[in-house]
Amino acid sequence: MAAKTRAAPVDAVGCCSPVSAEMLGQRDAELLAAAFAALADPIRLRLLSCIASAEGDEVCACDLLEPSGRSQPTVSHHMKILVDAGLVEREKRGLWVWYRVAPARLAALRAALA
Amino acid sequence: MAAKTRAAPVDAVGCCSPVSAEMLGQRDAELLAAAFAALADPIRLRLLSCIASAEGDEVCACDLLEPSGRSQPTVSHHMKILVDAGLVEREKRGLWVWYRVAPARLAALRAALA
DNA sequence: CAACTACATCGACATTTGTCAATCTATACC
DNA sequence: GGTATAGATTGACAAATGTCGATGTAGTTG
Repeated sequence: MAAKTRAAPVDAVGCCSPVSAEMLGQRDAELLAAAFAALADPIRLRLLSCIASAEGDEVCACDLLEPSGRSQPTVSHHMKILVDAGLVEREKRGLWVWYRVAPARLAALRAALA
Repeated sequence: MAAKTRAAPVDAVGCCSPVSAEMLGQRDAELLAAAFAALADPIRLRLLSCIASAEGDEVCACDLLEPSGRSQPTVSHHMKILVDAGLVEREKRGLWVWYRVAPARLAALRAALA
């Protein structure tokens, strides 16, 4: 700690108040960052909003293609990212795949922004 | 809208319930995504947490170097991203730069996750 | 079993991102 | 003015990301 250079000759207002010991841990920061990264894409946000506002609280994957304006592989890729981030739940029923938002995960992210 | 293929011959459970008309707009999605992208990096999250937990609610840039473990240009780069995203406010006082979190912006992001 | 359908995975590519060394700019001290 | 310091900007580069066409896989229908 004391290794701080502090060579500044300026006595104006003074800098470098002791930095708080409370900082997000490395591991926690990585987990949080991964979650926010999943939200850091306009397409994924629109997909998420599409699911969140669906009646019955779930949406079939096929219904996500047209509104997103992206190819099927691209949408599948984005959905995988959302699912891996824990923001969306995936359930295969017969030939189709249905998605639901995971409210607990969203709440956790909200809490992290407090 | 009616252009939906709907060629599925399967009568099982039926897919493709009408997708809700309420979806995040393109422009809004881009703005939100940009904000989340600013949070999608462990270093930036730690910098933010460092500032948020500082006594006096502000931190000098020089105090962010050591805890972040990154070079001065890199920290400057990350802080610019946080400032541009509106998450942090920047104020130059004399030779130093002080940062404060912008609570309103954080609250707006929290609201977007509701 | 054969044909079909919904979705996932792969391969390739252009774009974006995080990083640092070197340099520049602005402010403060003498 | 000359020198020193805090922070920003530039240039370069490796790594990660978004995208699509082609192909693979699991389930359904006949």
